[in-house]
Amino acid sequence: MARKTRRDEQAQQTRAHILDTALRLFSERGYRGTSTRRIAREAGVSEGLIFHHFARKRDLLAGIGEARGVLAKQIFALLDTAREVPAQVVVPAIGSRFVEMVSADDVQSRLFRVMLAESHTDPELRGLFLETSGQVVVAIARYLDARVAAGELRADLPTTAAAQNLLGSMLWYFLTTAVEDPKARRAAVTTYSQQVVDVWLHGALAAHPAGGASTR
Amino acid sequence: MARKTRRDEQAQQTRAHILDTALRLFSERGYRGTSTRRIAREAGVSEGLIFHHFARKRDLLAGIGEARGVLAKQIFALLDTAREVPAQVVVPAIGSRFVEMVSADDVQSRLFRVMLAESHTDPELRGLFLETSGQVVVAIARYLDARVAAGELRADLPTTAAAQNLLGSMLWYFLTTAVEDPKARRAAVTTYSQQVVDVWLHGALAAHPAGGASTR
DNA sequence: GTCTATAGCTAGATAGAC
DNA sequence: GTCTATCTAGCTATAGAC
Repeated sequence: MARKTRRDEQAQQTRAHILDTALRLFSERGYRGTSTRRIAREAGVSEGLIFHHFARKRDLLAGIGEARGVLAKQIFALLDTAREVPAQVVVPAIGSRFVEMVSADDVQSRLFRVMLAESHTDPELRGLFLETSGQVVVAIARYLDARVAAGELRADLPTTAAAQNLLGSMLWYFLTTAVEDPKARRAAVTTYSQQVVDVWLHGALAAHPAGGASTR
Repeated sequence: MARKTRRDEQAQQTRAHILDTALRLFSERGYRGTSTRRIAREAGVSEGLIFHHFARKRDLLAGIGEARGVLAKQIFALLDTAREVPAQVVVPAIGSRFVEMVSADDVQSRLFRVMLAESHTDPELRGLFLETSGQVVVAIARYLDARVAAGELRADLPTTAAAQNLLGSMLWYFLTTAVEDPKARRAAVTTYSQQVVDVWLHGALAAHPAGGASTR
């Protein structure tokens, strides 16, 4: 087994390279719109090699599934270390973290794109998508619960809906913003994120004649 | 020309029926995942007839695009007649209207699904999607401006971001909720919509020691 | 582990009879 | 206007040499 190491390493690299290429093409042209022929050409390998590593085209998607949850894990990490930090600080951070990740030209953002696009027609991917997004919602809601308990957020805040509201806003931005140069994007993202969080934190109503905006 | 009428009518019906079938299949299996062969079979016509009415498969998408904007128009209508009505009434109505439309098993919801799924890989559809959603955002933001002027909403509300926040929340619900029986859905939709709007209107913060939640 | 060659099939699209 | 029959190209997947 010791003697196989070098060749195995090379093979592993090739396998990963095929997977990267496939993910990139899937995110650009969709799963069905990407032929194994094209993946082979752009990865610089033969088509036969792809089917050596992945018995069926579908397995290229499964390889993608393995990498999922990285997005979710980053948010989990952010929230776990921040349970004592005010929402006024953490919530904007979630916003920028999400948009950064999702607007970058990297594996995570491509993964997210593919899952969003293909989960409409692929039950398995849809399951992964729902599971992951559900976990993120729960994680954020639990953090909000902690901030309610700490007295920062109002006691009758519907925390799950509040979390969904935040994520939906970020999703909207992701879907309706073109992928342009990262520098110009950063400014726009920051403004948007701040404004959304502003609405989220303070609400839209003018000061009530009787009672604060937080009492219904 | 008078004598052709009956035959033309029939042809027009057939054409529409093909288009309906195509839209349904596209929404279920995606554009690339739907063969013209299958459309023909499910529509009960021959494949040749499809290509008689639509020279290329792509034209089926174009025909679908003609029907777009119905969703947007409903929101426009709702907003135009409601400029004097408080946001506390109109905003929940937008929410339920949107989710109703989008969760129904009809042309509009299927159209929305297809545009959402295919706009990732189809530049033309993406253009239509961005244009329509942009118009909806503007319409809502203009309504919010009117409510700010009326003194109901706070003067420093970032109205565009506030509109995007609302739509994003609805989109999130649409994406992460399965298409089940309409009756059970109605209750869930109502709750969700109310809670999201509650956060949107009143914000998340507890009452400030100094000043209401609406003054920053 | 990687390539070349190719099988077997299904896709979108066309031709011509009725 | 509609159908049947068919073309050609492209797809996924396999076989066998190296």
